[in-house]
Amino acid sequence: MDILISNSGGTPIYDQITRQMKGLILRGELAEGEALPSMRLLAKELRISVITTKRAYEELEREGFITTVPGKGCFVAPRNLELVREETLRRAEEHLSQAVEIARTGGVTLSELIETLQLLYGEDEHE
Amino acid sequence: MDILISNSGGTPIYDQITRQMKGLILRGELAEGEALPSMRLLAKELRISVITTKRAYEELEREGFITTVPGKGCFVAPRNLELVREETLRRAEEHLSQAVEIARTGGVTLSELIETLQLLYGEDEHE
DNA sequence: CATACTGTATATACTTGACATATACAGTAA
DNA sequence: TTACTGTATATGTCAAGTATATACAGTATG
Repeated sequence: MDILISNSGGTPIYDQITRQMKGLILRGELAEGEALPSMRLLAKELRISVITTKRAYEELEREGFITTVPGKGCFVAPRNLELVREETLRRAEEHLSQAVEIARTGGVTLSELIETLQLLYGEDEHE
Repeated sequence: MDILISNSGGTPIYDQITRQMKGLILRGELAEGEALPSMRLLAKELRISVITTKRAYEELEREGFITTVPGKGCFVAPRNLELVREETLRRAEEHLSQAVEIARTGGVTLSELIETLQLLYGEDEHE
Protein backbone atom coordinates (compact mmCIF):
# COMPACT_ATOMS: atom_id res chain seq x y z
CA MET A 1 0.00 0.00 0.00
CA ASP A 2 1.58 3.23 -1.13
CA ILE A 3 0.55 5.73 1.50
CA LEU A 4 3.03 8.36 2.53
CA ILE A 5 2.95 10.24 5.82
CA SER A 6 4.70 13.49 6.53
CA ASN A 7 4.95 14.47 10.15
CA SER A 8 6.26 17.92 9.37
CA GLY A 9 3.46 19.31 7.29
CA GLY A 10 0.79 20.43 9.69
CA THR A 11 -1.95 18.28 8.20
CA PRO A 12 -2.97 15.56 10.64
CA ILE A 13 -2.06 11.96 9.93
CA TYR A 14 -5.61 10.70 9.69
CA ASP A 15 -6.35 13.37 7.13
CA GLN A 16 -3.35 12.50 4.99
CA ILE A 17 -4.52 8.91 4.91
CA THR A 18 -8.07 9.85 4.05
CA ARG A 19 -7.04 12.11 1.21
CA GLN A 20 -4.66 9.62 -0.33
CA MET A 21 -7.17 6.79 -0.06
CA LYS A 22 -9.78 8.94 -1.74
CA GLY A 23 -7.33 9.58 -4.53
CA LEU A 24 -6.62 5.88 -4.97
CA ILE A 25 -10.31 5.08 -5.11
CA LEU A 26 -11.30 7.92 -7.40
CA ARG A 27 -8.45 7.08 -9.77
CA GLY A 28 -9.57 3.46 -9.78
CA GLU A 29 -6.30 2.17 -8.34
CA LEU A 30 -8.42 0.59 -5.67
CA ALA A 31 -11.20 -1.22 -7.45
CA GLU A 32 -14.80 -1.47 -6.35
CA GLY A 33 -15.24 -4.18 -3.73
CA GLU A 34 -11.52 -4.51 -3.16
CA ALA A 35 -10.32 -4.77 0.42
CA LEU A 36 -8.34 -1.97 1.95
CA PRO A 37 -5.33 -2.84 4.07
CA SER A 38 -6.55 -3.72 7.53
CA MET A 39 -6.38 -0.99 10.13
CA ARG A 40 -3.77 -2.92 12.04
CA LEU A 41 -1.61 -3.65 9.02
CA LEU A 42 -1.67 -0.10 7.80
CA ALA A 43 -0.96 1.15 11.31
CA LYS A 44 2.03 -1.15 11.52
CA GLU A 45 3.37 -0.12 8.12
CA LEU A 46 3.04 3.57 8.93
CA ARG A 47 4.20 3.06 12.51
CA ILE A 48 1.17 4.77 13.94
CA SER A 49 -1.70 3.74 16.17
CA VAL A 50 -4.68 1.68 15.09
CA ILE A 51 -6.94 4.37 16.39
CA THR A 52 -5.55 6.79 13.88
CA THR A 53 -6.10 4.49 10.92
CA LYS A 54 -9.55 3.82 12.27
CA ARG A 55 -10.31 7.48 12.32
CA ALA A 56 -9.17 7.82 8.73
CA TYR A 57 -11.33 4.91 7.64
CA GLU A 58 -14.31 6.26 9.55
CA GLU A 59 -14.08 9.44 7.58
CA LEU A 60 -13.92 7.51 4.33
CA GLU A 61 -17.01 5.58 5.32
CA ARG A 62 -18.87 8.69 6.38
CA GLU A 63 -18.26 10.12 2.96
CA GLY A 64 -19.38 6.96 1.24
CA PHE A 65 -16.07 5.80 -0.21
CA ILE A 66 -15.85 2.53 1.67
CA THR A 67 -17.99 0.16 3.68
CA THR A 68 -16.56 -1.41 6.78
CA VAL A 69 -17.56 -4.78 8.19
CA PRO A 70 -16.58 -5.53 11.79
CA GLY A 71 -14.50 -8.67 11.98
CA LYS A 72 -13.94 -8.78 8.23
CA GLY A 73 -12.42 -5.60 6.92
CA CYS A 74 -12.99 -2.43 4.92
CA PHE A 75 -13.95 -2.51 1.27
CA VAL A 76 -14.20 -0.01 -1.51
CA ALA A 77 -17.86 0.89 -1.81
CA PRO A 78 -19.77 0.48 -5.05
CA ARG A 79 -19.09 3.59 -7.03
CA ASN A 80 -22.03 5.64 -5.98
CA LEU A 81 -20.91 8.93 -7.39
CA GLU A 82 -24.23 10.54 -6.75
CA LEU A 83 -24.00 9.77 -3.06
CA VAL A 84 -20.44 10.96 -2.81
CA ARG A 85 -21.38 14.18 -4.51
CA GLU A 86 -24.27 14.77 -2.16
CA GLU A 87 -22.08 14.17 0.85
CA THR A 88 -19.50 16.56 -0.52
CA LEU A 89 -22.15 19.14 -1.17
CA ARG A 90 -23.34 18.83 2.38
CA ARG A 91 -19.87 19.53 3.68
CA ALA A 92 -19.35 22.42 1.30
CA GLU A 93 -22.69 23.82 2.32
CA GLU A 94 -21.47 24.48 5.84
CA HIS A 95 -18.83 26.81 4.52
CA LEU A 96 -21.21 28.46 2.11
CA SER A 97 -23.54 29.06 5.00
CA GLN A 98 -20.90 30.87 6.97
CA ALA A 99 -19.97 32.96 3.96
CA VAL A 100 -23.60 33.93 3.54
CA GLU A 101 -23.99 34.95 7.14
CA ILE A 102 -20.99 37.23 6.90
CA ALA A 103 -22.06 38.60 3.57
CA ARG A 104 -25.58 39.52 4.63
CA THR A 105 -24.50 41.50 7.68
CA GLY A 106 -22.04 43.49 5.59
CA GLY A 107 -24.13 44.46 2.61
CA VAL A 108 -22.53 42.04 0.20
CA THR A 109 -25.01 40.98 -2.45
CA LEU A 110 -25.74 37.50 -3.69
CA SER A 111 -24.37 38.32 -7.12
CA GLU A 112 -21.06 39.38 -5.65
CA LEU A 113 -20.83 36.09 -3.80
CA ILE A 114 -21.60 34.15 -6.93
CA GLU A 115 -19.07 36.14 -8.90
CA THR A 116 -16.40 35.41 -6.33
CA LEU A 117 -17.36 31.78 -6.26
CA GLN A 118 -16.93 31.53 -10.00
CA LEU A 119 -13.49 33.10 -9.81
CA LEU A 120 -12.40 30.73 -7.07
CA TYR A 121 -13.76 27.70 -8.82
CA GLY A 122 -11.99 28.59 -12.00
CA GLU A 123 -8.61 28.91 -10.42
CA ASP A 124 -6.21 25.99 -10.67
CA GLU A 125 -4.63 26.14 -7.28
CA HIS A 126 -5.20 23.05 -5.24
CA GLU A 127 -3.22 23.81 -2.11
CA MET B 1 -24.19 52.85 26.19
CA ASP B 2 -26.68 50.05 25.73
CA ILE B 3 -24.56 46.99 25.26
CA LEU B 4 -25.73 43.75 26.79
CA ILE B 5 -23.49 40.83 27.60
CA SER B 6 -24.65 37.29 28.16
CA ASN B 7 -22.14 34.97 29.75
CA SER B 8 -24.25 31.91 29.17
CA GLY B 9 -24.63 31.95 25.43
CA GLY B 10 -21.46 30.51 24.02
CA THR B 11 -20.61 33.52 21.89
CA PRO B 12 -17.48 35.23 23.21
CA ILE B 13 -17.75 38.58 24.94
CA TYR B 14 -15.65 40.47 22.43
CA ASP B 15 -17.84 39.18 19.63
CA GLN B 16 -21.05 40.23 21.34
CA ILE B 17 -19.65 43.72 21.68
CA THR B 18 -18.52 43.85 18.07
CA ARG B 19 -21.85 42.71 16.71
CA GLN B 20 -23.89 45.12 18.81
CA MET B 21 -21.61 48.02 17.96
CA LYS B 22 -21.94 47.20 14.28
CA GLY B 23 -25.67 47.26 14.71
CA LEU B 24 -25.62 50.65 16.41
CA ILE B 25 -23.45 52.09 13.67
CA LEU B 26 -25.34 50.59 10.76
CA ARG B 27 -28.65 51.73 12.23
CA GLY B 28 -27.23 55.22 12.67
CA GLU B 29 -27.66 55.22 16.43
CA LEU B 30 -23.98 56.01 16.58
CA ALA B 31 -23.42 58.84 14.17
CA GLU B 32 -20.45 59.31 11.89
CA GLY B 33 -17.52 60.85 13.77
CA GLU B 34 -19.12 60.24 17.14
CA ALA B 35 -16.91 58.90 19.89
CA LEU B 36 -17.45 55.39 21.17
CA PRO B 37 -17.31 54.81 24.91
CA SER B 38 -13.67 54.51 25.89
CA MET B 39 -12.31 51.02 26.28
CA ARG B 40 -11.87 51.56 29.99
CA LEU B 41 -15.33 52.99 30.54
CA LEU B 42 -17.03 50.22 28.61
CA ALA B 43 -14.91 47.64 30.39
CA LYS B 44 -15.98 49.08 33.73
CA GLU B 45 -19.65 49.21 32.79
CA LEU B 46 -19.63 45.63 31.58
CA ARG B 47 -17.35 44.50 34.40
CA ILE B 48 -14.87 42.98 32.03
CA SER B 49 -11.23 43.58 31.18
CA VAL B 50 -9.92 46.41 29.03
CA ILE B 51 -8.18 43.89 26.83
CA THR B 52 -11.50 42.39 25.89
CA THR B 53 -13.04 45.71 24.89
CA LYS B 54 -9.84 46.42 23.00
CA ARG B 55 -10.20 43.21 21.08
CA ALA B 56 -13.75 44.09 20.15
CA TYR B 57 -12.73 47.53 18.98
CA GLU B 58 -9.81 46.11 17.01
CA GLU B 59 -12.21 43.94 15.09
CA LEU B 60 -14.44 46.93 14.39
CA GLU B 61 -11.47 48.87 13.07
CA ARG B 62 -10.25 45.98 10.95
CA GLU B 63 -13.64 45.89 9.30
CA GLY B 64 -13.66 49.62 8.73
CA PHE B 65 -16.45 50.61 11.12
CA ILE B 66 -14.37 52.81 13.39
CA THR B 67 -11.04 54.58 13.51
CA THR B 68 -9.05 54.55 16.71
CA VAL B 69 -6.66 57.27 17.81
CA PRO B 70 -4.20 56.40 20.59
CA GLY B 71 -4.56 58.78 23.48
CA LYS B 72 -7.83 60.18 22.20
CA GLY B 73 -10.41 57.52 21.61
CA CYS B 74 -12.34 55.53 19.05
CA PHE B 75 -14.67 57.17 16.57
CA VAL B 76 -17.28 56.01 14.11
CA ALA B 77 -15.63 56.01 10.72
CA PRO B 78 -17.02 57.99 7.81
CA ARG B 79 -19.67 55.83 6.30
CA ASN B 80 -17.60 54.16 3.67
CA LEU B 81 -20.01 51.46 2.71
CA GLU B 82 -17.96 50.44 -0.26
CA LEU B 83 -14.98 49.73 1.93
CA VAL B 84 -17.03 47.84 4.48
CA ARG B 85 -18.49 45.75 1.74
CA GLU B 86 -15.10 44.92 0.31
CA GLU B 87 -13.80 43.93 3.71
CA THR B 88 -16.84 41.75 4.26
CA LEU B 89 -16.40 40.18 0.88
CA ARG B 90 -12.81 39.39 1.71
CA ARG B 91 -13.87 37.60 4.85
CA ALA B 92 -16.64 35.73 3.10
CA GLU B 93 -14.22 34.77 0.38
CA GLU B 94 -12.20 32.65 2.78
CA HIS B 95 -15.21 30.46 3.44
CA LEU B 96 -16.14 30.31 -0.20
CA SER B 97 -12.62 29.19 -0.94
CA GLN B 98 -12.89 26.29 1.46
CA ALA B 99 -16.23 25.30 0.03
CA VAL B 100 -14.73 25.29 -3.45
CA GLU B 101 -11.82 23.14 -2.43
CA ILE B 102 -14.14 20.56 -0.96
CA ALA B 103 -16.49 20.72 -3.88
CA ARG B 104 -13.84 20.17 -6.53
CA THR B 105 -12.41 17.05 -4.94
CA GLY B 106 -15.86 15.51 -4.68
CA GLY B 107 -17.24 16.16 -8.15
CA VAL B 108 -19.61 18.91 -7.11
CA THR B 109 -20.13 21.32 -9.95
CA LEU B 110 -20.03 25.08 -9.86
CA SER B 111 -23.70 25.32 -10.68
CA GLU B 112 -24.60 23.16 -7.73
CA LEU B 113 -22.60 25.43 -5.47
CA ILE B 114 -24.29 28.49 -6.87
CA GLU B 115 -27.69 26.91 -6.48
CA THR B 116 -26.99 26.10 -2.85
CA LEU B 117 -25.67 29.57 -2.27
CA GLN B 118 -28.88 31.06 -3.60
CA LEU B 119 -30.96 28.90 -1.34
CA LEU B 120 -28.91 29.83 1.70
CA TYR B 121 -28.95 33.51 0.89
CA GLY B 122 -32.68 33.48 0.49
CA GLU B 123 -33.39 31.96 3.83
CA ASP B 124 -34.39 34.23 6.65
CA GLU B 125 -32.74 32.51 9.55
CA HIS B 126 -30.08 34.59 11.19
CA GLU B 127 -28.99 32.32 14.00
C1' DC C 1 -12.40 -24.88 20.75
C1' DA C 2 -8.06 -22.36 19.62
C1' DT C 3 -5.78 -19.28 16.91
C1' DA C 4 -5.29 -15.41 14.28
C1' DC C 5 -7.04 -12.44 11.97
C1' DT C 6 -10.71 -8.45 11.47
C1' DG C 7 -12.95 -3.81 13.51
C1' DT C 8 -14.54 -1.32 18.13
C1' DA C 9 -14.73 1.10 22.73
C1' DT C 10 -12.77 3.34 26.73
C1' DA C 11 -9.88 6.07 29.15
C1' DT C 12 -5.68 8.91 28.78
C1' DA C 13 -1.99 12.27 27.37
C1' DC C 14 -0.38 16.07 24.73
C1' DT C 15 -0.69 20.13 22.20
C1' DT C 16 -2.65 24.06 20.38
C1' DG C 17 -5.70 27.95 19.90
C1' DA C 18 -9.35 30.82 21.68
C1' DC C 19 -10.72 33.70 25.31
C1' DA C 20 -10.09 36.61 29.06
C1' DT C 21 -7.15 38.82 32.38
C1' DA C 22 -3.80 42.11 35.36
C1' DT C 23 -0.41 45.15 35.10
C1' DA C 24 2.75 48.19 33.28
C1' DC C 25 3.60 51.36 29.37
C1' DA C 26 2.78 55.43 26.16
C1' DG C 27 0.22 59.23 24.00
C1' DT C 28 -3.08 63.51 24.71
C1' DA C 29 -4.96 67.33 26.97
C1' DA C 30 -6.54 70.43 30.57
C1' DT D 1 0.62 67.17 37.41
C1' DT D 2 -3.56 64.83 36.84
C1' DA D 3 -6.64 62.27 34.51
C1' DC D 4 -8.02 60.78 30.88
C1' DT D 5 -7.16 58.08 26.20
C1' DG D 6 -5.25 53.54 23.66
C1' DT D 7 -1.23 49.84 23.70
C1' DA D 8 1.97 45.92 24.84
C1' DT D 9 3.56 42.01 27.51
C1' DA D 10 3.25 38.13 29.99
C1' DT D 11 -0.06 34.97 32.23
C1' DG D 12 -3.96 31.89 33.19
C1' DT D 13 -7.82 28.99 31.88
C1' DC D 14 -10.35 26.06 29.14
C1' DA D 15 -12.08 23.40 25.19
C1' DA D 16 -11.03 21.05 21.00
C1' DG D 17 -8.14 18.46 18.08
C1' DT D 18 -4.82 14.86 17.53
C1' DA D 19 -2.77 10.60 18.70
C1' DT D 20 -2.13 6.85 21.82
C1' DA D 21 -2.26 2.03 24.61
C1' DT D 22 -5.01 -1.37 26.02
C1' DA D 23 -8.79 -4.16 26.49
C1' DC D 24 -12.96 -5.81 24.10
C1' DA D 25 -15.90 -8.11 20.40
C1' DG D 26 -16.93 -10.20 15.87
C1' DT D 27 -15.33 -13.61 11.97
C1' DA D 28 -13.17 -17.46 10.02
C1' DT D 29 -10.61 -21.55 9.77
C1' DG D 30 -7.78 -25.61 11.13
